[in-house]
Amino acid sequence: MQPLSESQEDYLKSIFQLSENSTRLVSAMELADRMDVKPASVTSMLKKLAKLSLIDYTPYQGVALTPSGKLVALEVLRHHRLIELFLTEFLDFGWEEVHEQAEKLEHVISEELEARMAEKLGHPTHDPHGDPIPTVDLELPESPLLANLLRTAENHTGVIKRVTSQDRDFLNLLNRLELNIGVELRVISQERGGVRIQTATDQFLIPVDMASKIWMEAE
Amino acid sequence: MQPLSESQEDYLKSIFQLSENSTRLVSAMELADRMDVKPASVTSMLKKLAKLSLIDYTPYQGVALTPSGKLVALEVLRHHRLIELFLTEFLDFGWEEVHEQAEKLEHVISEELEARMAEKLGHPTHDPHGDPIPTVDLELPESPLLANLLRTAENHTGVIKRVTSQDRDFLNLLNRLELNIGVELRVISQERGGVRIQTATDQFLIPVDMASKIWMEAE
DNA sequence: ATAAATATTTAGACAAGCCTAAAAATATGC
DNA sequence: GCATATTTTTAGGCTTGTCTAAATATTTAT
Ligand SMILES: [Mn+2]
Ligand SMILES: [Mn+2]
Ligand SMILES: [Mn+2]
Ligand SMILES: [Mn+2]
Repeated sequence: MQPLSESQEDYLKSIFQLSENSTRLVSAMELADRMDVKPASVTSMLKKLAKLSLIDYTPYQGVALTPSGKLVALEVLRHHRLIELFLTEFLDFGWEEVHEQAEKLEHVISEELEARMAEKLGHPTHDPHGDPIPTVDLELPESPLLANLLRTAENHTGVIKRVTSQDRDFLNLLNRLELNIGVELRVISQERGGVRIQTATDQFLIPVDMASKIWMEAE
Repeated sequence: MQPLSESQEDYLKSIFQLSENSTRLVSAMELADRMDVKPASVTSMLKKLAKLSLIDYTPYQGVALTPSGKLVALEVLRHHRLIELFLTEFLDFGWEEVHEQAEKLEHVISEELEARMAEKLGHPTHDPHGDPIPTVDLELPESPLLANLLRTAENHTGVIKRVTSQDRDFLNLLNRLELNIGVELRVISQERGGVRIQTATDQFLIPVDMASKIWMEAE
């Protein structure tokens, strides 16, 4: 199997992530949005990836990864998340800074460098955002079931386990609020405007669209 | 100034390195050889770089970097050498392994990552091969004058300061002979076939083409 | 069920960076 | 100094990944 281009790797990764929590096909529009290209460009790339047997592509219907396409996606994702964690652990970057850098590095690190980073990090299972890091055999590690902050019961106390956003501004905002992975909080009330929480030091009303990105260990 | 492509950066770096120890122009053939492309491809890239004022290009004569072209070359070289050193110092790679990886990483690290690596490494001046690392202001650091092993006087004792080759097999051979940067040796005799040397544990005759890559502090 | 809106594909174009083959310029050897 | 060899450039082509505009398919709403 010949090496794939960075662009091809990114398409496969996006397809994986867009279909990760469902069985449905991924549409051309979704991909165009996520990859920031025009739909016509998506169509032409999908044809190429289908010819390489990396995706199953039904025109006008959508696309799904084949097993080998999924392996490529998981490999890139492993690179991405190991790099993010390495940058935070060993080079003092914040979780809000690492995504962009990892987006480029993920395509150019050797398997040997991947292995050395994994080793130095102690073969970690989750990245700085709580995203699971695929294992060396390209399986997603078991993660405890998580519940969205929006669906966390009133009066329940729990710990932030994952934040599903790479937006710098949003993550920076969480930094200022001291709402990071591992932080304990109690849900005071679920309200129409969001979730009112109690942290060690403060009370906030987290707006719905912010809360929807925050995940707690399920009760 | 728009961002340059990886290929453009590599051309500028090669031009810099081919003219580093002389004032002469760099020829298209030299570049084609070093970049592993055909001469026709070089010509077309030289036209582009000239239009960007990164090189002075005289058709049929050769090429030289402009001041801004030189800055780009030094920036890439700084990335390359910091990465090589980082990989050896923090990820246990050997000096024979790092060039290839750095060749790709040099184009995708951010200025922030460059700065963090430099800091963790203590703002180093030389890479694992003894090559000088351009400073953050893109000047080559002062290096003590070096003398090639072929021109080191008989009976002189000195320390290996630089090895000007990135060839894996050659560097591996030096590993086995325990001829690394910092190793002390004494020149027993300069012979037609090479240089006979005495290390802490052994005597060797280093063949001419090997010796020509090894540099000692000048007497 | 049909019209309108939306999504997708096709067609044709373009920039980058490479190639081969041929033409032109330069360098070398006698 | 001239013929030959070498180097360099030009001309034309190819692939990758993108774009716009137009055609077509699908979905949605009445
Ligand atoms: Mn990427
Ligand atoms: Mn992440
Ligand atoms: Mn390079
Ligand atoms: Mn080096």
